[in-house]
This record gives sequence, structure tokens and C-alpha cells, in this order.
Amino acid sequence: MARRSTPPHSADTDLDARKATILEAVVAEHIDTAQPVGSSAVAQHADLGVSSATVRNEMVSLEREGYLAQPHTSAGRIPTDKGYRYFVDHVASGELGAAQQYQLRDFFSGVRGEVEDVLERTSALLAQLSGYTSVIVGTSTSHATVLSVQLVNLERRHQLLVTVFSDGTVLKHSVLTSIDIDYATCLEASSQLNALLIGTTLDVPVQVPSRPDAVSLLIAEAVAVLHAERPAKDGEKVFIGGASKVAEVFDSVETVRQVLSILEEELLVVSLVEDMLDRGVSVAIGSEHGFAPLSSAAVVVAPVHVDGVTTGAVGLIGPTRMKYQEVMAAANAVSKNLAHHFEGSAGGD
Amino acid sequence: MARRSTPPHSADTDLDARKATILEAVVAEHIDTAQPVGSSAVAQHADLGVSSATVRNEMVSLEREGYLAQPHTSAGRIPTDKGYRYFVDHVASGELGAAQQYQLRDFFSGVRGEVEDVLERTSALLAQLSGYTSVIVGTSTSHATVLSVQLVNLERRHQLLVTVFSDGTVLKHSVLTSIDIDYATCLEASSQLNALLIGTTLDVPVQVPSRPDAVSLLIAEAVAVLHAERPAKDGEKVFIGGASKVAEVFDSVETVRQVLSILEEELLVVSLVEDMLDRGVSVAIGSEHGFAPLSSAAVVVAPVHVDGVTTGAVGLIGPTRMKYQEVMAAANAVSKNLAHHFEGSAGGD
DNA sequence: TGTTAGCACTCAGTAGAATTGAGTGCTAAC
DNA sequence: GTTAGCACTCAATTCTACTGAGTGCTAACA
Repeated sequence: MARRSTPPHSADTDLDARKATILEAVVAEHIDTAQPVGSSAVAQHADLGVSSATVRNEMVSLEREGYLAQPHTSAGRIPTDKGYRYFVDHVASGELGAAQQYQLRDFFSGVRGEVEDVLERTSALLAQLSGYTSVIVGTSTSHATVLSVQLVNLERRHQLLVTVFSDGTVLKHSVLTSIDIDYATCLEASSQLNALLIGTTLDVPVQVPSRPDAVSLLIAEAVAVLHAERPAKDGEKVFIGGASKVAEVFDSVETVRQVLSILEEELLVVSLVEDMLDRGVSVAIGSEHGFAPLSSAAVVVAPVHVDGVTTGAVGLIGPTRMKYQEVMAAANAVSKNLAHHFEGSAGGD
Repeated sequence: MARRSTPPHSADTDLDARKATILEAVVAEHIDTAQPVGSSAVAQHADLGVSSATVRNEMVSLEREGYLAQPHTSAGRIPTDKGYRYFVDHVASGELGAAQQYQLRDFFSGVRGEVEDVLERTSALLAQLSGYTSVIVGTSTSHATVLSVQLVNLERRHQLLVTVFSDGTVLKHSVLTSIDIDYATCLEASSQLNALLIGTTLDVPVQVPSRPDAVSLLIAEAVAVLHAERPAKDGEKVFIGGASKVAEVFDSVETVRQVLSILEEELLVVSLVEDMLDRGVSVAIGSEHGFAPLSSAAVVVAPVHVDGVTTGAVGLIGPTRMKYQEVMAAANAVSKNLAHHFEGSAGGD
């Protein structure tokens, strides 16, 4: 379905030069005006020295091949998802505007703070830069190792397990016990947990001594709670920026509702983005991703590679007639800057 | 501006019985139908044995007094913000429906996990129960005391400061140093920090020994980072549920955009809710809260008291013609359940 | 004095007809 | 293969007329 790079002639999908020019003109114009595009507009705008009649003939052919559609007989043409796909695959991805480049550099030169915080603010920035709702996903930390574990005595039967990972993630879990735990027990359990867990990853099971004393009980409980985390995709933090843009860029209220309700479900967003990453797709148009409620939307993602490893992705969501060139440029630029930021400073996400 | 309870006669705002009935009928009907309400509808619906002509006369008077308004001459009346205010102040707050009560009980009987997690899910539940977008705010932890501090060596010049508070909050901060720190130094600093900070609150300054050795430098840096947190309202976590409802309950796309953009700004939400809590107001209609972009919205809040202290609030946002009775009932019920949950189990938020 | 029946009036909303015009497809000539 | 020309289509716009919900006012009534 998805064709990536730009081989000049790949039999199936390719169009002759003139058709391609016409198609591109229609897509560009429609992205710009949101209106159906007529043959004469194309004839004037794109400078192929050809009359509107000729353009019309080509358009009929493009429609037959599924790149264009007509809302009704006496209207111009609008691109189909396939038309957008061609456009995305065959049009240079474009550069970021100077003002935006400056803004980006400015932001990243001054940014400080915790990973979550940086991602949150980056997400807002990306939304502002691109004009669309942005999504930043930090992928699973399942391969980060435990750097430190600590049990803190909150109440007699309520301990807090604080785990620090090598990538800087901190997890907290409540450990509830059926017996009272005193300070000394807590301390001892803490130190044994450290010995037990430091250097391990969460996906490797750990042998817990099953003696019936308080310390062992506490340890067993703590390990159980910590490892229970696994099945639910955790560590995959999602940061959404510019959610209000949804109401700006989609015209139907119903679509706005649907997109918002997708964005509400972190799990859906994560799987959408990760699925695209897995398939090596950077743009999903209309129904190309399997999410029916998003069938009138397009998603652009750019992976974030830190030290050669994909640690997350930035994405943008908009209508299928979104400004692909700018959007892809923005996503790529932000992902590169993010990667650089995390390579430059300490551990990535 | 805002009048709270229901004193039967408070001179200024009160209406005679018939006018009150008519006003209530108009408000109730308009909330139900979203249409202007005519005199005959009121005459039939509300059972004051009086003709539509009489109702009309009263309506003229109610309009003069600012409770009702007419979209145009030949239309019925719709309530003004003042009209809604009267309605809210003088109509019993209503009970939660049986099905919803069951759902609530079911949820809270089975709920487990970290505070943040519980609040997140509660927020989603409240949105679902009420049909409107919900907001849960956990107020500042400035009076929680430090239970434990720990420095973890992430990289040579990058330490992670993990602080656990008596209310179960865990904060993490990066501490970047200009000199390399080894494990022993980190450990020593950790233990001194514990001695220094345990039992203190963040709003009390701490005397840091200013010797030039690595340990002291690290300690000074850590304390500085931790206390720097203060000015920015932190610890006030905001959980938003059912954001997509915004697109359902407001009819103008522009309003949807504005409400969403308010919700994007956690700080705004927090100050809005806290302002209402401070003023002891549970419902803010139209422009009663100072937020211009929300002038066509109403906000309902209910404080969450744990062990006699206000630890947060639950809120709902909808159009001024929202279902106040149900919404207030839902907010109150959820706030009580939350309070009970945190009193029952361990430390609140 | 408060209530009400009656009536003229207002005006958004709807429906239908006429018009416009952007844009098409087709054909015939170049 | 290209294009000028033309008949045709059809959404969108404009106009008119009509409808009817609802009002305000007045005059009569209890």
C-alpha cells in the first residue's frame, strides 16, 4: 500500500509527467483553498502550455485511475486518498520556513528540565509550528535497567516503592501489606531489593526467597507489584500538544469529536504511532492506518533516534488535506532536534 | 455576585412565587430543548392555573429584570446568565440516578492503584456519568513533609534527585554538576540530604553548609533544584476526562476551540478551579468566573475534603444551559466518593 | 386590580422558482 | 494529440411568498 521513496518509474503507481503535474497542481490547490479545483485553474496555475480542455481530458483519466474524484458533475476535482498518497510520495518534503527554524533553534537552545517536561513543551511547540495537533510518544523503557529501588514507609501497612531506571524514568508503586511494617523492616527490605533488582530489566523474572518473615513478605509483594506493571504498556508516555487545533483544522464537528476521542485514549495513540513506526511509514492518509474514526484524517510521524535507537516519535494529526510539506518538515526538524537534545544532555527517553 | 444557599427571602434577588415558577419552567425547558421557550408552553407545562397571557405579562417583567432575554421579537424567551444563576440557587440540587449511583459504587469498590491513576480514571468516569468534560484538580502539596530523599547516579555529571513526600507524592529532578561525581559521593550526599530535609516542607528554606567539597556542592545543588520548584505551581496535577464531550455539548465550533484551548493550559484550569474554591462558589455561569473565552460556558466544582482538609476538587465544564441538577449531583457524589476512598486507604493527594 | 380573550403584528424559518455560473464532457476542426 | 466551441449539469444563490410560533397591546371581565 504505502510506497516510500521516489523511484522515477515503478510501473504500477507512476504517471506520465503531465498527469503528475496536473495531479500535483490539483492537490496543492485543494490543500490551499479547500475547494474543488477546476481544469482552467490548473491550466493557468501549473505552467504546462496546454489548454483547459486538455487538462480536462487528463483529469478524466486521473479520475478513472482513482487519483481524483468529483463531488458532483459540475464541480472541479478533489484528490482521493490515493491522490494525496501520490503527492506525498512524489513531492519533495520541503524545508522549514526561516522564522520557524529560528523558533526551533531558540527553543532547543534554552530548554532545560526533566524529560517529561521537555517533551510536553516540545509537543506544544510542534503544534504551534505546524498549526496541527501534535503527539509525542516515548516508547517503552522495557530494556532500561533498574538503577535503584527504595521502599518508603508511608503508613504502617502502606509502603511506597520508588524505582529509578537507567534511562532516568522513575516509577512509583504502592505496596499494601497485611501486617504492620516498621521502619527497620522497610529499610532491610529496601536494601535486599536493591541487591536483587539493580541491573535487571523488568521483563526478566526474578527469583524471590519465599520465607515467611516480614522482610521477605514485603520483598515478594514489592517485586510482584513492580512486575505486574508489564502487561499494560507502561513507560510509553504520550504528550499531546495543541488539542484545540483539532477544532480549527477539521470542518465537521463530528470529525472533531472523533479525533478528540481517539486522542483521549493514550493506548490508541501509542499503537497507532508504533504501528506506523513498525511499518516504516511516515505518513498515513485516510484509512491507511486501520482506525476507522480517523478515516478523514492524516497522520504524519517522524521517529526520534537517540544513539541509533528509536526512543520515540513525534507526530501530527490533521485532515487529509493537510499541508504535508510543511508538516513533514516540521515533524522531521523537531524529531532531529529532540534526538540531538537527548544525545547532547543525559539519557534519552 | 454569587449567591450561595437558599434563604427564602433575600430582598434583592428574590422573585414572587409565580415569577419564580415561570423562570424555573423556562430554564428547565430551555435546558431540555435548547430552544427559546414560549409563554404557552410555560402555561401548560408549569401548573399554575393561569393563561399564557398572564405568563407573557410576567415574562415581560422578568425580561426587564434581566432574568430572560428574547433572541428576536417573535421568539420565546431564553434565560440570561442571571436567570441560570437564580435557577441554580433556588432549585434543589437533585439526586444522582440509580444507575449512575450503582456505577459509581461499583467503580469505587474496585478501584486500586496510585493516586494519579485513580484520579485519571475517576475523571473519565465523571465525564461519562455526567455527559460533560470533567476536570479533577489535586491541590498543592506545599504542606506535605519530606519522607525521603535520594540521589541516584545516572551519569558522572547527572544525578537524579528523587523526593518522596508524606502524602505519597514523588518528585524527580535532574541535578547537573560541573564536576564528576562518584558513587560514594552520591551516597554520602544522599544520606546528608536525608538528615537535612526529612520532616521539612518545601516552603521552608533550609540552611545548606557551603563547603567547597564535592558532597557539599552536590547537596547545595540538589536543595536549590528542589526548592526552585516552588514558584511554578507544582504538585497541582490536573486530570481531564472526556475532552471529546466538548465537541458534543457546545454548538459553535469556535466555542469548542476556545474551551479546548483553556483546557490545554493546566495553569488556567487550576487557577479557575482554585479561585472558585477560594470564593466558596460551586457554580460559575457565563462570565462569573473572569475567563472571557469561557463566557458561554458554565463550570461546576465540588471540593474534595480528606480528613477535614481540602485536597482537591472535581469539576465539570459545559454550556451555560447544562443540566445543572444532574451535574451538581454527579460532582458532589464523585467528590464524596473520592474523599472516602482516600480516607479509607492511604494518604490523599 | 389582576386576569384573560382576542387580535394585529413581527419575524425566523421553510419552501419553491428562477437565476447564476463554475465546470464538465463531447465533438468537430486544426 | 490538441483545442475551440458548445450544450449540459447542478450546487449555490437570490427572490418571493407563505407559514406559524410567539409576542405586545387592548378591552372586557371577575
